[in-house]
This record gives sequence, structure tokens and C-alpha cells, in this order.
Amino acid sequence: MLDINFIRENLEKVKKAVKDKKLEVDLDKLLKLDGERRKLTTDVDELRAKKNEAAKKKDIEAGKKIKSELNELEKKLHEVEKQWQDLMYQIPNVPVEGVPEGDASNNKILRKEGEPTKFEFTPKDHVELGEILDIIDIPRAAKVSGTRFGYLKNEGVLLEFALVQLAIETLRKEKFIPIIPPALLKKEITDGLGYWHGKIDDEHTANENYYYLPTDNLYLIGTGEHVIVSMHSDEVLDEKELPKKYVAFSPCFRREAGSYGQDTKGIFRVHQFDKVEMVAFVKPEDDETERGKMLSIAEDLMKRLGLPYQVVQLASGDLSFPGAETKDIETWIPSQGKFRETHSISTTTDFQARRLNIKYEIPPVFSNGSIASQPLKGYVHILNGTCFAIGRMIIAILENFQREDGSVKIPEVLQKYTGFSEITPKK
RNA sequence: GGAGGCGUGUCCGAGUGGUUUAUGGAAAUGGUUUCGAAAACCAUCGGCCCGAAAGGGCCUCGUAGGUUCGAAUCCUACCGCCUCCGCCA
Repeated sequence: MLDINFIRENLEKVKKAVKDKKLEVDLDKLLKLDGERRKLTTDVDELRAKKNEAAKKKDIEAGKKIKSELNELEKKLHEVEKQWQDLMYQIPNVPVEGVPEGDASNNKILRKEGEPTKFEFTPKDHVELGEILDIIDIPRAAKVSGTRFGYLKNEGVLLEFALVQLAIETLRKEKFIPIIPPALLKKEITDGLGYWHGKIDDEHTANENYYYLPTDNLYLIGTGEHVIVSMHSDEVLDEKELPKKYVAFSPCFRREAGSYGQDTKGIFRVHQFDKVEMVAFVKPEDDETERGKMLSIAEDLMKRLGLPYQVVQLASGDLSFPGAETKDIETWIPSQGKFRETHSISTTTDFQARRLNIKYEIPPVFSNGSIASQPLKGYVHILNGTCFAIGRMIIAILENFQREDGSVKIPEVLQKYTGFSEITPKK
């Protein structure tokens, strides 16, 4: 959610953000409603003051009269507030300075690291490799769970755990708190995150991107970010503990509705995968620095694995609803002959913090040396970034490090965790 | 899953329909005092609205509704915690 005062003062900027993200929100109506809301608030306050006075005097007659007037006015206020909030929740975050304008075709490649892997033989894709190495079983997953699922087996499992250990060990050194979160979250929490955007859900509508359990009114998380960011909702964080950073290991569930034709082969796009995710709560002035750190941590891991990748800055129209800036890491996928998204590092600025009510105390010393009697409060900025989307990392490792006989070399940095240096065909 | 109990501010804790503008402590922050500290004392110590400010008003007792002239207090639903039983890794 944006600050209504910000919207008032930056109307054109907000209108542009709405348009860029291909949304439609009637901002003029919002401003009109806001005027009404403030007028009604004042009126209701005045009437309540009268009510309180009558109650104090035990003036029952006057009280009754005020009560009926107040009922009507409060009803009106509620209606206006509901519409106002409805609209407020439909407004996406505004990009930070420097984000290229336009749709995804304006995404900007910032840099490339490593060369696309070349082979002296015809490389296999991860589906075939997974099968001959006996580490990925898609047909049986289809039988049991349907399309877009997979079983990971044997060395595949050890490879996953190795990636997780490498990630956690690296991030612990960077003061990230390791955490394994719940994989289900309450519906009302989802409103605060901004991915379930659009109207505030009616009783029986659920967002099509995520799995919903109506019997318990819970969603399956789409990413660890959902439950890590919400952890501190309605809290005031101590300025001294910022930046507060978490590294979460969790399953992620995606319905992938509307992606029917895309990435149907293998486990590139699945309904369930595990991910190591970074989340940081930072002071606004540290946003950019911490964002940069997150990206460089993720990049450094890619370099240590020896995977070729490129860094892409998303254009304004390609940003998520709560996102103000996103940089993706795209890893070379030989079977597709393309760099594909494996990481995404974003700031939501204070957008999520505002919805989830996450603040921090600003120490009462001002820059000019004067001291306030009490600490002030401000909204934190919330950053999130992929460390490893494990399924896609396994695909990248299998495909980039395959040999002609179908065996796969394990990156050295992982070998101390896997206990083996290659995976060899079983069939 | 069954039965019972509980939820008050940063924390502890009083309050069971009307001098409660939420008693009283503690912690914290600013100040007075001090060579400095401790102690003591004074002030501040939730959110929103109007206002340049001074100030004024409203809301806030887990959350949302309801009853009443008047609700922390009564009613309903939901959320959370505790105890016992059952079940279970």
C-alpha cells in the first residue's frame, strides 16, 4: 500500500505505475473518496464528541437522538472507507529511480558472467539426464500427483541438500538468520503481501496463483518470502537490530494457472519446489546497499558453482505488484539455448511494510543535534531475493556439467557436502 | 477431536454497566540536581483527524460485529494462549 499523501502529491507518477503494470485503478475516484472520507471522519468525530457528552450527563433523550444520527453517518463513513481501502489495495508499488520504463521488452541486461556452455557432443536435457542417472522420476509423479511434479531421488536428493548447506553456510557468515517457516498461511495475512492483489478477496474467491485450502482457510505459500515477511507484522523493530536478515528454506507451491503452454517439459516449471530465500528488513537509507549485497551474494554463489549467467534489470512493466525494483539472475540452460530466470532480487520499499504494519524506531537524535523527547517511528523497507531455487539449480548443474556418457560432474564447491564428485548413469 | 479456563498499554498488574480522561507499579526516553553517577523529583511514554503552531477532537482493553443514552465490563462469531482427556511424528 502506498501512503495516501504520497499519492496526492505524486499523482502522475502513481498513474504511470498503474499503467505500466497493466492495471486499471480509478485514481481520481480515489482522491474524491479520500476527500469524502476525511470530511466524514471529522463529522463523525464531532458527533461522537456530542454523544460522549450526553452520556456523561446521562441525558438519555439527547443520546438517543444523536445515536440515530450517528448510526447513519457512521454507515456512510464505513461505506466510503471500504471503497477507499478497496482502491488503495489495488494500487501497485511505484518503481524506484533508475528502473527502465516500459514492458518486458525493455528489460536491460546489466552484465554476463561466463560463456554459454559449449559441447563437443549433442547435450541431453535434464529430463533425459535425470532418467538415466536415476535421480528424477517424472512419469511416476504424473501418475501419483499429475503434471508438473517430480520425484527427486538418489544423488539428486544429496545434491539438493548440498546446495542448501552451501547456501545456509554462506549466508550465516553474512549475518542471515537461518529459518524454516510454516508452509501454510492464513488468508488474511495474504492481503498484506501484495501478491494477492486486486480487490480484497470476497469470502469465497481465492487467488488463482496459489493453492487454497477452503476447509481451513489457509493458503500454501508460493515462496518463503510470504511467511518470513509476515513474521514481523504489527511489530516495531528495534533500530539497532536492523538490517534484520533471514535465510529461509521452504517448499514453494504454485498453481501455474495460465501457463499451460509454457515449460511443459521436465521440472523447470512445477507446482512444488524447494527454495532458499533471502528476506531483509532494512532502514530506508540502507535499501540500495542491502539490495546490492543480496545480489552479489547470489552472484558469488553462481560463480563458485561455475554456472554461466546474466543479470537482468526488469523494466517497470515487468515488476511484480509490490515490487519497486527487481534484478533477475538468468542462468544458461543448454537444452533451451537460453538464459532462464533462476533468481529474482527485489525491494518492495515500504509497500509491504505499510500493509503489514512493520515499523522501526528512529532514534530521537536529529541530524542538527536536537533531541526529540520520544523516538519517532518509520516503516522499514522489505527486500527479498532468491538464493537458490533448487529445482532450477539442479537443472542447470545437470545440463551444464554433463559429459558425453551422460555422467555429470559435481561443482567442486558442493563436493564436500555431497561426498561424491560425479553422478554416473545407472541405465 | 472432547471438556474447562484465560486474553487489559513495552512489561507486570487492578478494574465485572456511569467521577476510568483506563488505578498502581516497573522499564524506557528527555530534563532538574551532581565533578560524574546512583537516588530523588518533573515531564514524556498507543493510533488517527483538523491545525503553521498553540491546541482541540476521535479511536484504542486479542479481532470483528451486536445490545445500551452510556461497554474493558453484557451478547455473538473468529483468532491466540493455558490445563486436562483422546490421538499422533
